[in-house]
Amino acid sequence: MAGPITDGRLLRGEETRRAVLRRAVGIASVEGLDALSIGRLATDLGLSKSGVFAGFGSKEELQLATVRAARRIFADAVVTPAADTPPGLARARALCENWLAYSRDRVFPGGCFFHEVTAEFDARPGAVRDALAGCAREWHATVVDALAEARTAGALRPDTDLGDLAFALIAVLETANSQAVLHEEDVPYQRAGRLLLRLLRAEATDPADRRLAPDRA
Amino acid sequence: MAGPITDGRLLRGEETRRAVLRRAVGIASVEGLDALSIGRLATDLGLSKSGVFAGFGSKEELQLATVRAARRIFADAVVTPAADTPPGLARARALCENWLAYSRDRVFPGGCFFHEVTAEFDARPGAVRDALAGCAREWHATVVDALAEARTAGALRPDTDLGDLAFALIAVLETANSQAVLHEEDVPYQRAGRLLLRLLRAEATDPADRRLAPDRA
DNA sequence: GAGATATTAGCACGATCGTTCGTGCAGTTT
DNA sequence: AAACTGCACGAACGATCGTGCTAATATCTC
Repeated sequence: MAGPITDGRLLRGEETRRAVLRRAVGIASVEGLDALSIGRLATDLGLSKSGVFAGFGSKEELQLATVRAARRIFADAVVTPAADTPPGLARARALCENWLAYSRDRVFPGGCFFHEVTAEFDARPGAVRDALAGCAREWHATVVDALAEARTAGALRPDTDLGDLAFALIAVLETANSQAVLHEEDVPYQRAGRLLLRLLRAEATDPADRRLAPDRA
Repeated sequence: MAGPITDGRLLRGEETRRAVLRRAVGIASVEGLDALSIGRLATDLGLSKSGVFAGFGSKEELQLATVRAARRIFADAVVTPAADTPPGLARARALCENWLAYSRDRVFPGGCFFHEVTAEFDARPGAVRDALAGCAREWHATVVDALAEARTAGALRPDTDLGDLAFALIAVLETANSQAVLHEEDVPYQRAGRLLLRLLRAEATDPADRRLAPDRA
């Protein structure tokens, strides 16, 4: 039955772990998972080094927990809100818009957490790389699923290559984040907004589809 | 006058610096510029730590020299060979094809050096970030210039937004590299090849332009 | 040849890294 | 109240980090 934990000791342990991870995702989004040092986290949070260490057991486990925490934050900011939008083309567009806002609003201080960290680990075998690859596949599948619903509903051309289209959309999003962070300017987000619509319109059965109209406040 | 250096002492110094940088760009493309440690480079190359250090004067100068070395390797692999192709649309396509080959052939063992390292430093102010931002602008301008020549020659529609088009092309290239390295598969490169042609064709005055034909051996 | 100059080696420094260990304290269970 | 559980602390470990010194070793100038 052990639903919610009531043991005060475990509760406090989880609370400090959450505090550590809140800080960890911020640091990692700016400087990477390697720059996550246990001593630094301890100092920043007013804890002891061994206290932080004990909560995770190893550096790699801390890194993996940080990835999981970031995954949840990403899902809450981008994927979950899109569920309010009806399935299909409109939801696909909502995913893209949410993603741009997620990057632009710096949900993570260094821009997209996964852009930073995946580039860091993509060529290094190990558990961290595997976890990040899983997140990437998951996000890719989320976009493909939304596009598939749109195609089934007849909003996208039947011969649309969903994998290619999702790839293109993600490419535009990721590059907007990268350039915006690097050059500290807003232009990349504007380019991305235009290009996303073009990509979707090019595959839409009705290019004037209301579900592709730019947001007008 | 002082054209080529003849002083044997300086020559030997530059030679070891080159050896260090050759190793450094490889390490950095896989693990990042932070993972570049002076002691590790010394051990790998059979040199003394202070010997390596003396060649650069500081860790940051080593990082900057590594970026400059990578920039030259990139230019030699991607930009310079494209000069053999006539200016305009064909050259723009050559730049993209060369870039894909540069990533696919692992000119740097970790894939695109700049993808790895820019993600690492894009949110950290400093000389390294500035140098990387310069490289990014340079590459972006190279693509825009090629597209501008194509438009001037009438191969692209007059109302083409060159900045947006260059952004889209670069987005496709960068994402192909990222996904191919992360998942260790070839599919992203195939997607990229198709998408690059689609993007260019959509803006071309003659979509059947010979200069946009896929390479057929 | 001698003397100047530039590269490399050897050694030591303070700092920080991840990790281990023993201890004390807060909360739970009996 | 006693016994037990789990978190956090402080101290210490070996290793490695970047960075200074000094001395030895090449190479050039004269």
